[in-house]
Amino acid sequence: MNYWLFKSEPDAFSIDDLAAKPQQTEHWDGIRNYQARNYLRDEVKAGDQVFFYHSSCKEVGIAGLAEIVKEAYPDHSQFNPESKYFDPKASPDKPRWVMVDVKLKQKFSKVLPLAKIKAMPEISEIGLVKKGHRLSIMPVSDKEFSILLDAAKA
DNA sequence: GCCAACGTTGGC
DNA sequence: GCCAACGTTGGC
Repeated sequence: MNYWLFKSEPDAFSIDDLAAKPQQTEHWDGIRNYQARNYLRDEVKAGDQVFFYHSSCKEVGIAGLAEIVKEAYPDHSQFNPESKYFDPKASPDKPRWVMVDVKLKQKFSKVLPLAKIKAMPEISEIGLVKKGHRLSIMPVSDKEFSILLDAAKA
């Protein structure tokens, strides 16, 4: 099993929005970065655990835990000219972008703040706190996952 | 709103 | 294929 961290701007889609969905499940669309796309397409598997991270907001940090319930399939927003994620170079027989479905497992009672994560010496190597941390989907190691989960529940 | 750090685009 | 210009991300 793999572990991941997915970023979302809560103004656009927050953990509460996910909680409000039927089955607390939603497709994670709009990924338009090739490296993130490759993770989604090749490595994100059903059952993988996902930290739901809130970015660009008042309380930046990890807000909860979700699980992959459906592996990569074409992101329909790339075909929709009305969508801001429309990609004129993509077509249904040659989709360029994929998405997965995630189901909420747990909303943490408090957001685990980025500042706290940065202050944890065991976590200093996580992609999130290193340079070039702009990927919206990034892998988390087993060790990082358990440390962060403990910290979030504490 | 600022700005640094990236990724992408497009001319050559 | 290089690289400058441009757009975006995201913490503060």
